Amino acid sequence: MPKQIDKQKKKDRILEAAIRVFSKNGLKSTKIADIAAAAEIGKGTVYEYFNSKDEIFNATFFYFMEKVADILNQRVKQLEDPLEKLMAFFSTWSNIMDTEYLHYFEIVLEYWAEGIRSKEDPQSFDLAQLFAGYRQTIMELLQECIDKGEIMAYDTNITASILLGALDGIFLQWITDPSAFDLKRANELLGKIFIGGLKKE
Amino acid sequence: MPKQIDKQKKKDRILEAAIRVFSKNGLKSTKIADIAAAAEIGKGTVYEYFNSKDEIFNATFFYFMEKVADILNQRVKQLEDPLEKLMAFFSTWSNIMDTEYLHYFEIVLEYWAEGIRSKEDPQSFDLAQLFAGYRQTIMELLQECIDKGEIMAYDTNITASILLGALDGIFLQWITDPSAFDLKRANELLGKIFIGGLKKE
Amino acid sequence: MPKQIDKQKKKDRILEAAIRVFSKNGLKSTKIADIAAAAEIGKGTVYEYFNSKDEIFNATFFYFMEKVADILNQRVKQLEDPLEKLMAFFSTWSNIMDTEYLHYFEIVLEYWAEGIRSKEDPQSFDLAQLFAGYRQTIMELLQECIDKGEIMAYDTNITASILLGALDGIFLQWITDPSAFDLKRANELLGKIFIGGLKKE
Amino acid sequence: MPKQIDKQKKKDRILEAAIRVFSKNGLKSTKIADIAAAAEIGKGTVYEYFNSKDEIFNATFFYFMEKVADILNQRVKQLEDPLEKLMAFFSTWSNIMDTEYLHYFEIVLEYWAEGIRSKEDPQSFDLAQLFAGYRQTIMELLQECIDKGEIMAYDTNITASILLGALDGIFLQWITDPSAFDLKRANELLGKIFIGGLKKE
DNA sequence: GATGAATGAGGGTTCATTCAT
DNA sequence: GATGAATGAACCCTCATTCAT
Repeated sequence: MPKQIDKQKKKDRILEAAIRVFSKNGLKSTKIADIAAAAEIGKGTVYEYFNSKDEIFNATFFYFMEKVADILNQRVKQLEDPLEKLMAFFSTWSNIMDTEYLHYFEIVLEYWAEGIRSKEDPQSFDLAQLFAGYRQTIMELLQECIDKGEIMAYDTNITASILLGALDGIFLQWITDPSAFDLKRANELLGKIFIGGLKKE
Repeated sequence: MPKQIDKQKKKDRILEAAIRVFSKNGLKSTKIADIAAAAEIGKGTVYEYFNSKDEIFNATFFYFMEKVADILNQRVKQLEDPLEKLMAFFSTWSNIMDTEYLHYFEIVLEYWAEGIRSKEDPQSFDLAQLFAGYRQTIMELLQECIDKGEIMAYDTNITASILLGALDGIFLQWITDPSAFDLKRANELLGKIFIGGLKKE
Repeated sequence: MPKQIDKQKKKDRILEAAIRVFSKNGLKSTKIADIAAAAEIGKGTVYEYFNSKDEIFNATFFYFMEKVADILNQRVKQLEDPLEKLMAFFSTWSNIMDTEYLHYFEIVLEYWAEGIRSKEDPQSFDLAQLFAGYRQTIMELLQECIDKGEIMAYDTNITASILLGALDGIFLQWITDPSAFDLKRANELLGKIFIGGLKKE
Repeated sequence: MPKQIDKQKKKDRILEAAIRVFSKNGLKSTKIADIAAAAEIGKGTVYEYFNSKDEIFNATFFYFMEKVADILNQRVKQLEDPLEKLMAFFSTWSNIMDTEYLHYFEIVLEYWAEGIRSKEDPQSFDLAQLFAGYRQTIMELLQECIDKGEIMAYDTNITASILLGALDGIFLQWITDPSAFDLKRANELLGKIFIGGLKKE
């Protein structure tokens, strides 16, 4: 009777340790030994659960994005009105920042940079598809609003791109210097101005 | 001082080569040998002009940003009306994409990622300050518009953050998949909706 | 002592699995995990029966050589005439190739190489002694033939060395490319030419 | 003006060091650091001349075989009579053993073992082709002897295989225990018996 | 006894940096 | 000043071996 281990749980534990270390030191400077130490396991054990450093890096991305998607879905599903949903999408974004995950976001740029470089690599996460998914969600909400006659009928794909881009861009800017402006207020104002600009007069 | 000028020229040549190689392969995968080869000089010669790989990376950032700032200033200075200037700021951004520098932008994220990580490192470029500079420019334009009574008097710092963030975010999103949407149209619509939302009714 | 017998059976099972895997992948590339998998037991169980990978490798050698010796002895013992015995020694060698053991022979070189390197290591198999044994057997047969006046009285040690060497060498050459020549015919012709050369005119 | 280096000479120097170390410790136990130390250069320098440990191992094989072929050709070319050439082929083999290269032969088995395993690997040396070349040379000599009516017209391919196999096999046997028999005398007797067996009565 | 999860020493390889020419 | 050969620190990954269950 060998030791019984919840492989998935341990994998997640390693991933959480990896996210922590990647956030702090970046992809390049992070050593497998660091991740192992953070997960309080031996260096070799990491390789029982992952095949390479790159695989770990990619896995942290998915692990992290899933957490974010869960939070977003949970909030948005509770609402009925598409415009409210849209607004919730904005506000939840900044709410996530208040959680324990805040400092994990410091690796997002690294994902992004890596993702752009390895567009063709099927092994790596597909940033294009990730954005496309978010755009799709936003587009559908926009279309509902348009159908209800609540906002102007601009090209929903472009409009969604702008909204998503703004959310990301503001956040990234804020991360470089959290004291520069208040993120929550920025996102609220973004909603106000943007929805204001979209609304029919 | 002709020697001095020659030195600077060669330094720039190395930087341009470095930007090219960094854009293509990323910071981690770029070897000093690659930069030397791209600059058509010997590997050792690189070290006559720079002290380390990191120093080169930082230098490319400043070199690149200066080019961008030059183009932006040139366009904006030609205009008088603050609202027009604001719009020009938007459109020029996408115009830069049409230049030869387009594919250089693929390292911007690498700068960003590196910059976030090394906030305290005085050696590296100060992203926070860079954004602060842009925000300042935009804030001043916004204030002028407000003073003229053309737009609503929202907090100019927050508003500038949103504008700058949107520009960056839309661009970064577009870079992951240029076929997803038309960047120029997105920036134009951003201006339309945003300025529309800012304008007094 | 039924336990004892079971232990031996399991040990043999591991050895047969090990021979199979060593033959296929070589000493270096063979992992303990591979042997365990081939023997359909757990990795740790291997260590219940052997102390180290090297011990397994050495044991396979003896296990294998015993099988070969059994076959050789069985054949040779049935005959009376020393010259016939000598010929049988030749032909049996190639007959073994027709058995299931054929592809196991691909590790013989590995044994050989390892054996040469670890001449002094008392732990490892003693190739010198193995050859000496075979030489002794052949020498005795040769001496009988000489005594009977059937062949010339050359130095029996040297002659035995030549015969044994020829058998091995032809086989090894054949193993590198079984399509190069017919092993059975080569061994038959070896007997014909060699015995022909030994016979008194 | 950079350092001027005879790359080929240095490559050969590394190869000679590698042969020395491989001979002593075998493929597996030899560390790149050992080769570097034996060549009196830094570990990294080895990689300026070779891409991997395997490449070095393969290269030593070719380097070594070329040396052997040179010596063989030199001797055989001086003679006219095919039967004498054949005999020279035998004796030269053992003469090579008297040279400084003797102990290098201890890796030959390793080559052999590796070569059998990697039959399909186009990167590695083709043992089958090596043997085929030697067989071809011997076959031609045999055919000349047959044409001259000096020996019996046995299948020359098989006969050549036997001769080559015998040479190799005797040598390998001897290497495991040089005190077991006198290699030179064995080879001479091989010639005597074998040619005796081939000769027409 | 059987197992396989955990381990860490060990070694191949990379590449920024140095320095003799 | 320019060069590129030389270097070795650093790090990823492998896998024989251990040991708790």
